[in-house]
Amino acid sequence: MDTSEDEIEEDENEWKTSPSLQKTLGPTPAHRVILHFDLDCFYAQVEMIRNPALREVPLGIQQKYIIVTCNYVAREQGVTKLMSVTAAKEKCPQLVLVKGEDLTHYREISYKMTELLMSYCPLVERLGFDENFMDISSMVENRLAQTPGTDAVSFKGHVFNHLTADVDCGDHTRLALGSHIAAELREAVHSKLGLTGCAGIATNKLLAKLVSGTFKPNQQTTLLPENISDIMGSLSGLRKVPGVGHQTAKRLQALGLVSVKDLQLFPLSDLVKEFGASSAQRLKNLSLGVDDSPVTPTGAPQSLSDEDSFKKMSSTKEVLEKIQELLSSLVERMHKDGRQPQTFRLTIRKYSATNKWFSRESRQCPIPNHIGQKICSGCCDDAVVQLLSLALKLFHKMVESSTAFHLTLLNVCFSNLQTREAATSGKGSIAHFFTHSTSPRKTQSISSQSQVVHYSYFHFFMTPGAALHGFKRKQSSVVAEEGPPPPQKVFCSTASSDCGETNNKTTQRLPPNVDPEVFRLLPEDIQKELLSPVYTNSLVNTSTSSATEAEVSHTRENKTSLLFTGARNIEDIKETVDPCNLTTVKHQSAAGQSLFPGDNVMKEGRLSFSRSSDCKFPGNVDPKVFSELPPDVQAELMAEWKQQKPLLKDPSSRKPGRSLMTKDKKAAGKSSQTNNLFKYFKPS
DNA sequence: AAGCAATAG
DNA sequence: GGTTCTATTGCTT
Repeated sequence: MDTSEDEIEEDENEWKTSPSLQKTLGPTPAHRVILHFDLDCFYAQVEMIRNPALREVPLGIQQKYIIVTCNYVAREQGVTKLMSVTAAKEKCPQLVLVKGEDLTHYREISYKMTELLMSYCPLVERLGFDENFMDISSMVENRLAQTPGTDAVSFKGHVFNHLTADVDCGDHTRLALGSHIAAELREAVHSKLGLTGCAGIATNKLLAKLVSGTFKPNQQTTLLPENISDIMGSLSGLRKVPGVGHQTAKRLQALGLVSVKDLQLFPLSDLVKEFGASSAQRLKNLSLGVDDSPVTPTGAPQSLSDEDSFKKMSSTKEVLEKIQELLSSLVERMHKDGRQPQTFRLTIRKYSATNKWFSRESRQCPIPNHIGQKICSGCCDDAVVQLLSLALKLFHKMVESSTAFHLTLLNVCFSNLQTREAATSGKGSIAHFFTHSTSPRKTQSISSQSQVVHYSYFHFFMTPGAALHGFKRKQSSVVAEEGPPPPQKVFCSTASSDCGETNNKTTQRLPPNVDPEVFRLLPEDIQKELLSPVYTNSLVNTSTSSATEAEVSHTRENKTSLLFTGARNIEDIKETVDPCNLTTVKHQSAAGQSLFPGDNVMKEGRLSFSRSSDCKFPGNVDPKVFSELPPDVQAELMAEWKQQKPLLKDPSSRKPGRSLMTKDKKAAGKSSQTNNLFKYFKPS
């Protein structure tokens, strides 16, 4: 293994400790150094860690009837990715199979990997579960500034096409330093997570990705600028260019283009006719090894989904049971994440003779707040039941259940994930937030260093320490954290008979939002739960007041007042306190109002926090500028960052004269998100 | 905002 | 090119 003996720990936080630099760089050419990490047969590695005995044997990871990946022992015997199980068994009768449909462990370890990389440098972008890009330009600059002489720095690992023991024509110091960093990071990943993988070091993402695969497994390769055309030319076809998928390849082929060289030489103007200006230029650039796209920190996922495929499903009952199964695990995942999903999507795949297999169809809808809150607060079974009802409606938009149907896949998805400001111990910290007001979303490489940088301040309700140590943050708060079991549960189990219900007629007992069709098909225990008074009284449009409801509200009063002492404002209360009963929440809001007549101050404090939603980081931020910030600020920014989605900035929205309050309200609906990435790590 | 296509691992 | 189980981005309406 070609890793360095250096202890990377010594360089830990290197990206934070910026020397005096950069401002002096002026219009220097882009000195980006980009790493691409690619773990070796990731799923198989995870299974071999869980069961070391598997290292010795040919191992395949099976999903349905497909081997999705396999270890190198199996590869030596001819097993390949995406081979059918039968074919794989023929090739390799001793092949050991592990089921891999449940991605939970892979996902967790995948995020640990990303998190580990982020602890060295914040600019980490995930690509699938097993690959990460890093922009290590800042780290390299730091080392450069600390490097004594102008002596040539040697490379760690391979150098692509470095056939000649070349003279140093050109300055490769940065890439050489990059190769050292890559070696150290690979060693860190190996020692801390037990994972091996490849790294590619180059001047952009495209090249880093391409070069990382040139020596496998568990090796690294650096690409020098003078070898760019070599590596592009070495690709066996256009399809090998990242960004050129099947469809694009077909369209290119229709133009007579099959090799990378063909595309390099093809007139841009002709390409524009087929693809439009922007795609054409992008494709052309890719063929030349040009890629200005920034490493955009990925952060926490923007959607969570669960799906299952099968040979045939043709009854509504089966469909509902499957959806329920999928929802159960999805809701649980969502609950652990802590954010509240705002939209729900159901997708199906219909079998049809004409369109033999593919084609997915989906329908989505907003998630009513009370359901979202149940997810967050842990009333997961309740949430599942109500989501099931939503799902059935969506299903009927796609399938006429009166006529025959044949489904081969179901998928449920939560998106538009919103954080709630967890007023954890009331310790808000302030993140210094800055954006380039002038920067569109162009390149970060050539970007003129003279751009004006605006700094603004945001309240940030997160304890950086907790986040940085990988603790799972409970966004839903005080009640969930230190209270007794969720009230809904309590009531479900205790108040199973009547609590002074007025509408207890057996035919009328179903809660308003539960579709009778759904109900009929539900498991018995769920049905029973649904029939408990809490449900029949508390679901959505309850205009009727009931004893149960009053009781619920009442028992919550004490907690409510406790909460007020720690909560920042009414909105927080609404969100953190009781999730299970809408009317209860209303009570509390009202109470809050009276308790905090002067909560405008509070609101303003929170306002600035929510404003973070229109600050995007990655594209706009010069890593060098970033590296000059104080470490603690950087840490908070990173955390915030991870949650941000690029929003186009409306310059007028920055006008000082504008009401912060209205903005807050807008932004609050949007995506003021706090860090969740760390949730994917088990508390250590 | 909804739905889909394309791309990716 | 699809098979699996995800996830993201961008186009179109």
